[in-house]
Amino acid sequence: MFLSLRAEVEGALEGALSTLDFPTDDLGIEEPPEDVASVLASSVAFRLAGEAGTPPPAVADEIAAEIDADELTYVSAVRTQGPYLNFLPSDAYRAETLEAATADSYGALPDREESVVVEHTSANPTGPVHVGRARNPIIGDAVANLLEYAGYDVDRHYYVNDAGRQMAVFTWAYETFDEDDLEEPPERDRIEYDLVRYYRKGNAYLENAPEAEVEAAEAEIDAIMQGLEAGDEETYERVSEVVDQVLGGMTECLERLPAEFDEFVKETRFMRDGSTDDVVSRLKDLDEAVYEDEAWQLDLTDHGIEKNLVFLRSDDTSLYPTRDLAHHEWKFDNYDRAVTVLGEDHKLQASQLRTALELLGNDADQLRQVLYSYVNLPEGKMSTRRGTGVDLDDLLDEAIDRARDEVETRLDDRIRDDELDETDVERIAHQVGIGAVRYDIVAKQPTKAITFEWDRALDFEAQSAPYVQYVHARCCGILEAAGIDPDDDLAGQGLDGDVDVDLLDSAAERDLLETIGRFPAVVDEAADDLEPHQIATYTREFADRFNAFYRECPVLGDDVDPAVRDARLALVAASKHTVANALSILGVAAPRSM
RNA sequence: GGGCACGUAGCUCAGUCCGGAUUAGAGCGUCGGACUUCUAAUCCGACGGUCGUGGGUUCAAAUCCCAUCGUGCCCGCCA
Repeated sequence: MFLSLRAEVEGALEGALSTLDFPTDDLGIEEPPEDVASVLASSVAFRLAGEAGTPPPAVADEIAAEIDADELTYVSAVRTQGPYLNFLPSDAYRAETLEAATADSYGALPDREESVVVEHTSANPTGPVHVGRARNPIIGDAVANLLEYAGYDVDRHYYVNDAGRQMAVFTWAYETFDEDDLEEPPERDRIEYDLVRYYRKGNAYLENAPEAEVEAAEAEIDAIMQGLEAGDEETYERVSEVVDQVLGGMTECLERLPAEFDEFVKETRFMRDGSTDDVVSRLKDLDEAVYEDEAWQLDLTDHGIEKNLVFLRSDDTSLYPTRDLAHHEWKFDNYDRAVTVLGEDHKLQASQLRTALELLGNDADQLRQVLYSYVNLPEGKMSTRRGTGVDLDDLLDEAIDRARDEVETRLDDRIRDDELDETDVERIAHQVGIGAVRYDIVAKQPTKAITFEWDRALDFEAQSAPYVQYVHARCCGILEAAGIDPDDDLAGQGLDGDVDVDLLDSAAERDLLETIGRFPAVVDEAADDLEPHQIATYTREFADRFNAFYRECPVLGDDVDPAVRDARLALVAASKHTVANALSILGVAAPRSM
């Protein structure tokens, strides 16, 4: 409804301006501050004042007089306040908002018939997922959810780097060393914790072993690289044995978030199907191609990139960026748009990829790259190879443990008599613990650096998931008390918004309804910007509004008029859908009770 | 050294892309209040800010431009 209202306001304003012979290129439409009764406003009078030769407030009056609110559906009146034009919502706007929000899919935008592939995480299958990388699946999953809500047909991909030197080293180490050679037992009983020890052992060996032995090892590693490049089936099988096992373990870890994928796309796929070779030969034909130091490179200085992009080594093997070009052309063939979530340390590579794609004749506008900065420890970077860092599994375990403690202490000193059993406590501990971790990460602008600290990451107060989750639980509590099953379709249980919105006339009710009304527009804009943190900001504002309503407007009290009760119940249903769907975009669970 | 990002209350952050409502918003922390009433993981109040710094553009700058300082990331025939 908000989107329709905005369209209507734009139309009316544009009409009035052209009647008055004012330019219509900038309508100055904005959202007014909280204490103003309108839903939309315009500051256009400021800019027109010079041209009109009258002060801004007079121009505003002139424009307002030109708009006939009776002809508008969603606007009841246009009022000026100094230089500002305020558009007040009509009952029709409020009624339609309420009705729309009683659908459990509220906030989901119409199908755009456009496909988009969201690639995220894509961590090298070298070992356990650590917290330094955890921002990627959390942001990536939220971006994918957001685009789905915004009406795109979304596929989620994990690009598996199974052809790089790292995997050749890993494969060699896995085949060379035995359990006896390894010093530490696995930190956790899962396959990637077991196998990463070979990877670490191999890297340590390459750093410390006598020169002759290192050379012999390097020869074996090179042989693996060459085998992959040649598409040799046996080599591929050997590497796959390591890759598939480690990736399997990492996938289990990511499922805890939960972050799930439609497809794991292996790098070797683009070597085996010949598309990397094809890319190489097309790159060689470019004007930017140079052959320097026995390697083929792209000189991108004319495109604002100082560093050459090497796409073929002197030993004729391809590099990660070369294969990634083939990978992206494959994405462009299969999807309308592509979004990649990657760490800011890949920024240079990202711009090289984009430029090279253009040079190869692709439309790089199809690709958008979301960059986030890494999560570091107070003492420095996390590294799988060196074994420094906090494992995501440990963070999630700790989060759940702390949440469980929290539930139990609250259980002791709470006044209401709940019937929370063991299963509920465990469910809440998971929802709150994991929700808090996700929310903490997804609510911040990705470009901001984060230093990981346990207490900060696991703070359940602050502006955190539980605060918003609690609102959802409160909605469910009211619905349940009214004899409605919150887990079932609410509209089907009589809450279809067919009530008298006039009865929702307190400031708290109007504010809440208007906030609910903005949700689809927030989804729309956040999706355009690929910024899920906008949804998190919205959930907080929504929760504030709901709590004000909760405080001031009893729904089920004995002295509440039945018609008011019905209207407020519909508002609660609308609130429930809004907060549940917003949380679902963020990938945070919406607890029925807590 | 060069490129890019970030710098808003003691702390963690919205707002910056797209400049506007004479008092720049939250939360945490501190202090003081509210549970016989639909869940107090909530709410209300107080205290707290030269929006890194200096210039500029504009009727209007946290927001745009220039400079400068601080922090992070990148500058591999690694990924």
